[in-house]
Parts: sequence; structure tokens; C-alpha cells
Amino acid sequence: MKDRIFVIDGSSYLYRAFHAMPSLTTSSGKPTGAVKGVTNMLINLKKDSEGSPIIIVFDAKGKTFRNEIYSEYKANRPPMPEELREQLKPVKSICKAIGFPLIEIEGVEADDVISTIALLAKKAKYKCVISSLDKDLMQLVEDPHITMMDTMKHKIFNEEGVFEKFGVKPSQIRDMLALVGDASDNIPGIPKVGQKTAAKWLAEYGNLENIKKNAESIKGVVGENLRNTINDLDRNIELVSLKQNVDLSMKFEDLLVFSPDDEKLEEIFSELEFKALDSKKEKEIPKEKSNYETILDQKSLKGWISKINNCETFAIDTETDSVNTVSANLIGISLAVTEKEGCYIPIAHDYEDCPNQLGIDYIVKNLGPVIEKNQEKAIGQNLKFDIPILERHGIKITKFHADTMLMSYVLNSTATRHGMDRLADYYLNYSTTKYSDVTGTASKQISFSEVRLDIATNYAAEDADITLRLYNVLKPLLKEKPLQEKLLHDIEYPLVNVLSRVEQNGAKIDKKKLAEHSKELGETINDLSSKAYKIAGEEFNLDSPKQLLEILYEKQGLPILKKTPKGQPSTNEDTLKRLSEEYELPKIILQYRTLAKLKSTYTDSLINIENPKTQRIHTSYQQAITSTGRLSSTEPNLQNIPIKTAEGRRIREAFVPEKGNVLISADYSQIELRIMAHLSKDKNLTHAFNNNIDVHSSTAAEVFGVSIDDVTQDQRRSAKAINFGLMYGMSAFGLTRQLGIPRGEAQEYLDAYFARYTGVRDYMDNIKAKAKEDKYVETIMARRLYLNEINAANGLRRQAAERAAINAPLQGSAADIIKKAMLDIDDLILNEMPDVKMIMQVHDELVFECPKDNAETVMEKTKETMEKTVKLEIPLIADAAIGLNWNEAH
DNA sequence: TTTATCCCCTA
DNA sequence: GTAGGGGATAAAT
Repeated sequence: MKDRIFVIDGSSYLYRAFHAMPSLTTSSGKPTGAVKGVTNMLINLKKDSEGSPIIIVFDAKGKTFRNEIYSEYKANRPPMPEELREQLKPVKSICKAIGFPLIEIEGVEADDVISTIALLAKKAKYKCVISSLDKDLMQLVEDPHITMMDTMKHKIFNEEGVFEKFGVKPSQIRDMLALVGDASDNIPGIPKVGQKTAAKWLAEYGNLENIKKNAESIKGVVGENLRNTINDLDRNIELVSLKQNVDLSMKFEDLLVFSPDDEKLEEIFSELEFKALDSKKEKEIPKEKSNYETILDQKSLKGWISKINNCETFAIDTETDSVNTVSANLIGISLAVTEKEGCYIPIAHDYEDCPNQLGIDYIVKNLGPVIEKNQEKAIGQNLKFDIPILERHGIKITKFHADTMLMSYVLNSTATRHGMDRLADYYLNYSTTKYSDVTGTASKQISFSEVRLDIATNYAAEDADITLRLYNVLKPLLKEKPLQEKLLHDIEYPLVNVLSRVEQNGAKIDKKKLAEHSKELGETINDLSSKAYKIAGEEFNLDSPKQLLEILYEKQGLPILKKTPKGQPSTNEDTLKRLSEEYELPKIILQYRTLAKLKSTYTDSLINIENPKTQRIHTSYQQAITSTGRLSSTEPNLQNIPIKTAEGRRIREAFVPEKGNVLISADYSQIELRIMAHLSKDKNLTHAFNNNIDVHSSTAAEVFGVSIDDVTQDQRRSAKAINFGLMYGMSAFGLTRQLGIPRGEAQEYLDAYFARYTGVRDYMDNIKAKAKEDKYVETIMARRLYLNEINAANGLRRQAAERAAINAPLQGSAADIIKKAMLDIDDLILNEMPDVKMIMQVHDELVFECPKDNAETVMEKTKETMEKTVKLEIPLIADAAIGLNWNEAH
């Protein structure tokens, strides 16, 4: 044995990549997803092959000998989707340019070519690895010199591998295929005989000939089917057997030549707008030299002060020792005025031999006023972080020029994530120095104050420099989208300061109450664990789904009702609930889960996360995360505090005001459904909202054809499920699951709904059509969500995009509205009621803390502001309440 | 130590 | 069926 060669089944790569990849396109709309997928697979294989020859084989046009044997062969195969066909040429060009010999022979299927190459390889004493998952090709593995591999999953199929997958030996694959048939090739097998039966027969009789001989002794319907169609088997064998004598019109040695054309490859890549293929190559390109200055003396600071005073715009960034704005200490400030130039002003670096720095007092006194005076020229990346840090040192920024994170978010919320490292990569094709590169991670992590000044300068000044460069790239892109630019300036920018204040305000929690609750939970959890162990007959980790499924399904033998996406028997709530009807253990697990969740995620962690300095908890609102325009909340997430169960609501009782204060909560009533009425102008829906009629009852009356006074609880519940489901783009199937009713009944409900709510029906149809046309949908404030997969060939992906197209304008418009309400109320607070604090936003709810004396007035004003902040076709209603804890106020 | 999986909390 | 964050375990590194 000399070496090995790899043979790629090109068509199988192509289809696999097509279905696995999202629908990427170039800026001009040319589809590239499959090309990219294939390219990645090729590059991976090239790495794995360690220099062995690689040959790639494609199917070619033309009828083959199989069509002569059987005219229906592959007759039902759908034509290649247009989106994929367009990508065929570039894929082949890339294969050639990478340097692999590419073979396609008219009138010969790729499988036969591959089979022939495998034989030639054997004769030349090469091992042959076929990169494909094609069942037909598996027959070749009977030869020990030939193996197959799954490139994506790095799985090798030798004789054992084949047996594991199909239950037959490679030498029996032909017989199995003949028995089972192949739907995709339109080869009919024996009716009712699938892989299992075929494997059973082959295990018993060894081969097809023996099965035929013993056909009489096979019982049952399948035996009868076998005898009825036994004459097809010879033909099937011919169809599934691979030829090994194809004329390749070239010598085997010529197949081993590797002839890359890097220039051509780069050309194709740039046409397809791919980034450099070889990450190694990219790294070898030296960064363009930038000029970064460390500011340690008064004179050089003065130089930068005059630069700031005289520039049009400047970028600013702060360096701190924490990502938490409440506890972060200011370590330094960096500035940039022109690209590739920047400075870093160290303030609190502290390590052995650290040079003397100018000091915080000097900086605040001399640079502070300059920043404040020029703030409307300031550009930052996530200024919500920098603003409170600077403010703690008396440098107040209330109005800035731009925030590159938000620019990117408003341009396209999903094209990339919007952290600076990602933006630099995406918009500048520039790889930044990472924070962890200079501070290290985990146990080896040092504070930024301990980072040497030269290293810190390179990192920090680069941040300001890159921010400026990003601004210069993003600015013209936004100019082309005036409505989105308006959204940025009217909503997102002003919201930065508001969110910053909400975060700094924080919320007070009753730690004692939480600790008590936590203790109680702990005790009950212990009891439940003991009970569970007793029933199980052993101790195990109740938090481990893996251990749990062993106990439930293997040791206790409970029926498996559902599996997880990865094929493991599921132990989720839904499954356990059903099992609880008959068994005790699942019931206990469910109780355990509920309480354990409350303890670990809420009572314990809220206590832990309280800021020792302020004795309050300060979440961080992410303004550039969601695709739809909503905020999200982290560390802690205050947007998922329990409410549905009584036990859960006890957690809300621990959110309290300072002494003498109260909490006020105001939430929009049915805001997304109202927006649906507004956008669709549906007569029935609009009528309900305009006349203050309970919308779910009204829907129930329409759908079930009864008077609104006669609507039963059950009918209202069903109508509510329909109303919510519609906003998520749900189908009859989903409604079936939600209501536990037969599919036909669910469909009847939906039909009845759309017959009565034609405006909604038309709106849904129109928004989908518009999404397909434009590749995006918009909210009432022109926030865009791009839907790359709205025309995807993959049905599941396309349908998911369609649902997003329906939901995003509803969810996103609601987000727009509450954001605007927050701005209005913030104005109100600044101008009229300075003792009120906005402390939380939970998507459609705002929570305030204020002295109890004027609480009624504050409540009325906030409610009114929320309701008046935008004018829609229907009224907006906010429900508000006052309380001594969040549960009471809600 | 990081990453993936499963589960579960919210609007 | 939409949009999120996060805890615990177990596997990969």
C-alpha cells in the first residue's frame, strides 16, 4: 500500500451544503449559500487529507444505461431548485481553482465514475476514501481498501460502520437496496419491506438468491408481497450495482495531480463576496501600522485637548476593570480624531515600575470640560457603558454625536452581532486586539490597571481608532436609509441616557424575604429529593436529565413518550406531566424542578447579585441584541421574573421600594394585538378595541358564532389561543397542540376566524408577499428586520422566516412604542417629577419608584403618557397600579 | 476552562 | 408558532 486518495461525490456535497447553509446572497442578490458550504467542506477535507490526492466527481447530463433497463429510473426526481442551479458553475470553478481534478462524464452517473476510480486506485495500490453518504456507494466498502466518510461529522464507514448503520454487511448492500428499493431514484422495492425486514432476511438467508429460493417459507403479508414482486428483483440488482469499467478518458496518474490557481480562486471569492478562505493567510497580512500615543504629561494632553476642540468629530472610549457599570473603576480614557491615530490617557494603572500618570483630578479638571463642551461631536461604541463611568467623575455626557453599536443595529439588526470586535471584522475586515488578549482570562486574569502601559495603549487607542473608522464606514450607509437614521436619532440615541439612568437607579430587593424563601425552598427540595430517591431505589442527581432518563426509562421502565431533538428520551415538563397521570416519580420531579428553578435562578442569585455599594440590583439592558427591536436584560435578567404561579409571585414580593416610597407598575394592555388591529385595519378587531370590548371574548363570539354575552370560558380560552397563535404565525397544527383538539377542529377554528377577520387575513398575506419581495419587514417606526431566508429552498427555514415576518412588525412596533414612552416619561421625570425613578422595563411594562405622597399623580401621568405617546387607529391602554412590592403593584 | 445540551422562566 | 436569558450537567479542550 502506497498511500490513499480521496474521491468526493460532488453532487452530494452540493445538496448537503444547500440544505445545511442559510440562504446567503451577494449584495446583488446572487445566491451563495451552497457555494460557501461546499467550499468549507472542501477546505476541511483538504486539511484532513494531509496532502493525499483529492478527486471530485459530478453527475453529468444525459440518460444512462439504467434508463434503458428501467424507463422510470429517477423519473420522479424534482428538478434542481433554481437557487441551487445558479450555484453549480461557481462551485465547479472553485473546485478547479483549489486544484482538484474534476470529472463529469456525460451519460454516466457519478456513482459509477467513483466506483471505477476506486477500482483503479486499488490496482495502483492506493487506499480509497469516498467522501459521500450515498447508500449505493456503501456497497464498495466490501473491499477493505475502500472506506467512506462523512465529511461534516468526521465519521468513517468501514465494514463495521456500514453494519452499524444498515444492519447488513457491505457485500449485502446491493441485495438490501434491491429488496427495499429507493424512493429518490424511483426504484420500487418489495412492498412493506424496509431496511429492518431486509436486514432480517439477509441475516437469515445470507443473500438475495437464497431469499428468492426460500420465498415460499416467508410468512405474512411481506412474504406474499415478496412472491408477487419477485421478478423485479433481478432488474433492481442491475439498477443498484455500480459499474467499474467506465471510460474516464484519462490515465489514473493524471487524477493525482494537484494544480491550484490561487489568483483565479481569489477572483472568484471576491466576485462572490467571500472573505479570504485561508484564515492563516489572513493572519499573515500585517496590520497597517497605526500611530498610538500614551499621554503621560501635561503638554501632550494639551495637544489632544486642542485636537478635540478643533475637530469635527472624535471617538472616545473608557477603559475600566469591570463590565459592570456600577462597580467599574475608570482606568484610562482613549481618544481618536483621525483614522489610524489615537491616544490613551492612563489614569489608574498600578503595577511595579508603572510610570507616573497625570492623575484623575488633573484629567477631570482639564480634559473633563473639554469632553463636555465637545460632547455633541463625540462618537462611541456602546456609550451606555462609558456615560455612567465618566459621570461618576463629574464628566457628564447627555448628548453625543453617534454610537457605532446602535448605528450597526439600526442598519441591520441581524447581519452581525454589534460588539466592536465583530463590527471591526464585519465592516472593516479588521481583527482587533481582544480585551482578554491583554488581561488574560479566568484564574490568570489581571485587572486592566495591571496591564503595562504600552500594551494598554495599543489596545485602548485601537478601540477609539476603530470606533472612528466604523463611524466613517457606517455613516454613508445610514445616509441611504433616512427613515432608519431618523429612528436612530429619535429613539435609540436618546434612549441611551434613559437606559443608563434606569440601570443606575437599580431596584431594591428585600434580601431577608428572599433568604427566607430560599431556605423554605431548600427544605422542600430536600424532602422531594428524598422521596424521589426512595421511589427510584437509589440516589441520583435530579438536576441531570441524563441520570433522570436512566432512572425513569431504563430502570423504572416508564414509556418513552417523546424524544429530544438529539434523540434522547425527553424528560421535559410536558412529558413528565403526562407520565404523572400514572406514575408518582415524574410528579415529584416536576415539583422539584419548579422549586429548584426558583431557588437557583431567582432567590439565590438575586441575593448574590445585589450591589454591595448601592444595596440594589442593577441589570444591564442590551440595546442591540434582539432582531425585532426589543431590549433584553442581563445580569440579572429582570425580564423573566416569575409571575404565573403563586410560589413564583413570592419572588415579585421581594422587589420593594425604599422606606416612604411605593412602586408603580404600568403595562400596555394587549399592545401587540392592538398593533395588529392598527396595521391590518381589520374591521372586527378595530371595532372591539375602539369600543373597549374584551378582545378574546369578541373573537370567541365571532369564531363560534354566538352572542358575546353567551361566550363560555372555554370558548374565550380557545379564542385567546387563536389570537396569540396568529401573532406568532401559527398553523392549525400549532393550535391543535395548544388546545388539545383534533387537527380538523383547529383548522375549522382558523377558517372561521379568517372568514370573520378578513382584514387580518389580508394583512398576513400581504406582509408575507412584501417580505418575499423586499427581503425585510418594518415596524411602525421603520425599524427593519431583514429576512434572509424568506425565499429559502428549505421549506422549514422558509416557513420560520414567514412566521418571523408576521411577528416582527407586531413585536417590533410594540418595542418602538414603549421606547418612545420611556423617552417621554423620562422627560416628564426630569422636568416635572424629579423624585420619580424609572427602575425596570419588561417589554410592555414600566416600573417606577416614587414617594408615596404623590404616587397617584405620578401613576396618572405615566399612564397618560404611555397611552398618548403614539396615535394609532385604535386607542392604546395602559393599566397601572401602586403597591408596596412588585406583585402588589402589578 | 470552554462549549453544547437540556430544561424552564418572561413578554 | 415569535422574541429573549440563564442554571446545571456533561463532554470537549
